[in-house]
Amino acid sequence: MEYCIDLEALDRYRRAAGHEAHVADRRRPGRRLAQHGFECVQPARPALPELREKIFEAARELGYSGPNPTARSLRSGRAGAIGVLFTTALSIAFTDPYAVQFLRGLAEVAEDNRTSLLLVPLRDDDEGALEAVRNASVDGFVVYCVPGWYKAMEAAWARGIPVVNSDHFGSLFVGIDEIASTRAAGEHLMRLGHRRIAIVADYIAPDRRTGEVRVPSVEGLGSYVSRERLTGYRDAFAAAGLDWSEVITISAAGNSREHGAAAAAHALDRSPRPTAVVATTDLLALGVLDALAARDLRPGRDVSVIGFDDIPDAAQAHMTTVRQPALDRGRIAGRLLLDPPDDPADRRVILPTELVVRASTGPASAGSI
Amino acid sequence: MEYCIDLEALDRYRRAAGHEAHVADRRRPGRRLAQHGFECVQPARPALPELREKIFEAARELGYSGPNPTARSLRSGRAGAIGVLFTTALSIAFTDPYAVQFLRGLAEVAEDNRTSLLLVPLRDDDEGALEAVRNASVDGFVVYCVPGWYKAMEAAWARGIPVVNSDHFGSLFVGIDEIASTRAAGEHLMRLGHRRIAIVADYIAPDRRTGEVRVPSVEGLGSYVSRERLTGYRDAFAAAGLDWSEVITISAAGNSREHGAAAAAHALDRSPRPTAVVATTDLLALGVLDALAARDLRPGRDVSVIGFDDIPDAAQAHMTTVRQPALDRGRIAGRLLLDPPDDPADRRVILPTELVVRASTGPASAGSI
DNA sequence: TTGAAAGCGTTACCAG
DNA sequence: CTGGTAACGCTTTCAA
Repeated sequence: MEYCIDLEALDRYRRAAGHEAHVADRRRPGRRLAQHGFECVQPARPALPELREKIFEAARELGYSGPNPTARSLRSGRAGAIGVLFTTALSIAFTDPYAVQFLRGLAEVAEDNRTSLLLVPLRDDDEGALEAVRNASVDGFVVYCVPGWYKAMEAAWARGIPVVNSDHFGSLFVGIDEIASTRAAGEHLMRLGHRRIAIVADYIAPDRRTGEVRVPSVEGLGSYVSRERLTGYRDAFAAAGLDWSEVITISAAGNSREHGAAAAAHALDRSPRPTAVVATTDLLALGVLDALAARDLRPGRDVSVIGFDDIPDAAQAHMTTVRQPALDRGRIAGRLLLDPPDDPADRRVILPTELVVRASTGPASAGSI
Repeated sequence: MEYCIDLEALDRYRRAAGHEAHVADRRRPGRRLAQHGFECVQPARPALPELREKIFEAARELGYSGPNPTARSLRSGRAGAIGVLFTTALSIAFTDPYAVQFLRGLAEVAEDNRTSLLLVPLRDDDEGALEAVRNASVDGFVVYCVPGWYKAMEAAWARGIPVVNSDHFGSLFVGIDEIASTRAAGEHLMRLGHRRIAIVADYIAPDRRTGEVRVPSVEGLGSYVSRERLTGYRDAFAAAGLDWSEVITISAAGNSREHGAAAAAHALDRSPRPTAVVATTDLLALGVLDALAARDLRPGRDVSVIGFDDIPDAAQAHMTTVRQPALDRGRIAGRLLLDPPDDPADRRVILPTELVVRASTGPASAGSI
């Protein structure tokens, strides 16, 4: 069992204790002096191993447990933590491999900068969440998929500390060209001749229900991710002469495989059945594949499916999707937060994406009804 | 867009600003006074809506962004955060459904007590990790599967704040009777007539490698979980006359499905093949099932498999396992930490477990070589 | 090189 | 009931 002594901190303490011993007489006479009284300790400089041990022992016995992190933070103005804001329940947030990758990149950069991550779940956008945001001892926030209308976002801005977003709110931003990404996916569908198309997305119904929902104005959607990704598809379809009103939009109650499958049912059980069902995330799209399997429909032949993210399971399921660099997104979010660039142009980072075509998409004519 | 004003905080600020206006003359003449100067603000008590708005406006314009959480923490002695110590990389930690459930329970209790979670990953047990532990502004630590020999654990104890463990270090403890749990599983195997048995566990080889390893003294293992669970199996086997030296122990490089499969290979490719392969976690055991599938071996007929935890995938795989209440474990860890009981007896909570027998275990004679 | 003191921004306490 | 002051424990600066 090897003890590790922070001599520097002990030295600081020795000086502080000495100081207090001196000022104690006019503040709380005697108390501190009796409690600590570090005068007997030798200067730490010659640092023989036995002396280290001795100092360590003394410090422990006197009840000193190292420099107080809170006081250090207050004085130095550095909290040493990044707040991570997210809406979904913890169990769901960490079910999404994309989210985990993002967090991993963020944690990596945080660790390199001697910074921890403070989880701030915004289950409901209520007073408790606002309080959590206001009370978080952090140097900044990284916002992970929180719609801009949340009052908690307002509270985060009000803190006057850096906030890194993945949507267009705020001055620090790391993301991708969502519209161009899904436009490429939409063009892929158009080239394959699809015309009856359903889109599964979350946060497009105000009440988070599962089911078909009319989205007359894509621009009006409050969720940045759903809005942009639907816009890309809409533009690609429009360029090929397919009007948005002909596209079936289905709300998923949340970003999970199960919700994706439930939402897909509303598309697949229609007649005529859509020849393609696309989703705004891979997790939802994997649910669509589950729904296909439950109906003995073949992906890419009977129904084409496209996801978004390119999580490992997507490759395993031979699913066509848009690949985005999740790890890098997390890393860059961390760097932007810890060291915000002066040039406004550098404060918004757009990362490249790539359409990965696999077996889940095929010509519309193949197995359609 | 509705603003939410924390009148109480603003009132505190008004008083603080007023205070500073008074003391400014002897500290930094004029500066603070000019910067804030809150004298014009009416008392907040009559609180007409317009007045709220006015105060809010004034505060924003003066650059006041709400009470400083760090200062509040220093003064109140409450950090408002629980540190979560874990060894594995973030991506792996959140791959384990058991870990996620545990965290969810913890987060639930934390949220109810207006407390956040600070993630403190201990990737290596190096100086950086020690620094992270020492610098964490937290009211206590919850230790999630960190072996007791870690220097970071030493640093956590030295902090002098509550530390909740799932092993026997420390005064606050929430866990299960690990030995009795696996003893029940071992007795189940004995009843089924198994005699050639392999055990897959992590943290049983000092170098974290995958492969067979001799464990002459189970008591000497540093990892609490592996030590206890192996002890339970050993005792059950011994009671049935099966000596520990005849049992094959295989080290897995980490707690993941892939590592479990890799470790299982070292058991399944032996001749004679073991009739049962048990693992210390469900994740490892699922890997064992993967390894069986890769060799066209039938679980419960050719080879019996037992896991531990009873995560959802275990039920789906019809796997025999020991069920433990992950969510409750997290909840109780949170409660113990935030409100440590005075009675030492109440500071150690043992939760019940249950052997869940499914199709992955069967008589040894059935399909053995 | 060593030591004293100011102040970070809050809350709690104690006079008036 | 209001308002002024001390103190939380550290770091930094300034003086000896």
